[in-house]
Amino acid sequence: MPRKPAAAAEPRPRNADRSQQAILAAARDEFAEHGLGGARMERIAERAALDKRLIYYYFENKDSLFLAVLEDTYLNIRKAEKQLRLNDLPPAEAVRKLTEFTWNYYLAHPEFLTLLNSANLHRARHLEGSTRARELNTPLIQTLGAVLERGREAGVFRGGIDPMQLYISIAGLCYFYLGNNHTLSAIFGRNLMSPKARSERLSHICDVILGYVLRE
Amino acid sequence: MPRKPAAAAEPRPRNADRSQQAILAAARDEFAEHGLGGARMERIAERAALDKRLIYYYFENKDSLFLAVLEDTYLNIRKAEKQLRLNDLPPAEAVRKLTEFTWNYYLAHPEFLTLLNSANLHRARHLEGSTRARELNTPLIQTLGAVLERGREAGVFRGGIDPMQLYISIAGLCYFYLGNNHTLSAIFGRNLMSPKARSERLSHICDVILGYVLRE
DNA sequence: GGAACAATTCTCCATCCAGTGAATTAACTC
DNA sequence: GAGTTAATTCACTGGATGGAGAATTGTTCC
Repeated sequence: MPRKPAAAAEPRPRNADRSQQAILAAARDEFAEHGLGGARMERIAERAALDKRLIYYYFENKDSLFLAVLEDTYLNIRKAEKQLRLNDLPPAEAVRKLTEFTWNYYLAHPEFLTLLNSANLHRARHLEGSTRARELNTPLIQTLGAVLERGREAGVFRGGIDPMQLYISIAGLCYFYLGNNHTLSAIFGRNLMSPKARSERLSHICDVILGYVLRE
Repeated sequence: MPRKPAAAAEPRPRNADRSQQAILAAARDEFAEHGLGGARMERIAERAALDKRLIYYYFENKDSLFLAVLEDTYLNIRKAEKQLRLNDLPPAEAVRKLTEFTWNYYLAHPEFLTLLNSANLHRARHLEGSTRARELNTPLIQTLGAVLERGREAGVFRGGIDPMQLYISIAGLCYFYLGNNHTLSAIFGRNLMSPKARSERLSHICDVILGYVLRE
């Protein structure tokens, strides 16, 4: 005779934090897969294995939930970037490391790319009120700026490089290839995601970026 | 007394071609503005000033309509690219011209960027059946390949450059900045679309690309 | 001027979907 | 262990939304 009352639906213990995190993760996946317009609140509930009503209990509505997902997404990538400790590396190695990190991060987190797209489709209106997004991102540019300055002083980097421009270029070179790989593969009739193709692309990107920053 | 029978709703003459084009243009705008999931068939009809039923008459359903829009979009950009006549220019000028063209085209046709995003969100499934998309795009890579070859022979370009990689890099450097400008502006707290910012970006991109292809 | 066909409009629907009111139950407090 | 609060579930709705049947009207061809 089982001591547990009934074989049916053992209720999980209540846990607000756990539920909120589950919703956030489920929403991230759903938004990444279908975009803001194509995402369905009901599917998010299913993914989280929670009642739909809970989403509205913790997050006001679809838009607020989307903003929460965006902020969480930025938080994660910047947290990872911080661990690179670029300031402890020689300048050229720091730039290469940031480039490789960006590539690998996008590769491991394709949801980052589609979420960024969705946010921009809606003209980043979700981020307008969020000072948090800006605060999260300035440290990165400052760190990169310091790296460039060190490189210039050491005579290995050219001068006058805007760290923001450089970062946007690094991100763009990775992002376009990885984020549009389906279209590009179809258009050019090549599989761009094979291991060989990916490693060729990464080395091309490093050539372009380092070729630019290094003094000739 | 007006000779025209009634002041009300003078019906436009029937014209299948005109209607199809109107639908296509309206759909392009709607998809670009709201994505595939967020687009509304009724709004497309309104934009085209035609009855919604006509959309289903000429295009089977939402997905087919989206494919038609995509193909039309590629057709347009490749048509414009052809007019560059890159083969008639010295190699370095040709690369610069292609870069500037790409930048200006994205700037003038923001819908191109969001449509590309939408297509990729759906893993380019709309393009899978379309051999047309591939046919449209190979000539460009061939032309660029010829330019690179000419440059190498003349001793001004480095060797071993994959024209597809280069094209993806040119497009990526433009695309990321322009397509994500809302997010980037919010994140970095700068207006990236001011005339000054835009011209700085273009010249940065040209520096990066030409710095890469030119032999040192 | 009328048949035949193509283009257009009108009307409708079954389903989906974001969001809500209210009841219920677990956890915590004293 | 009663009472309070917070977490969860259930049942529901009003308005949209993709799509289609069938009628209507303009155009073309003889």
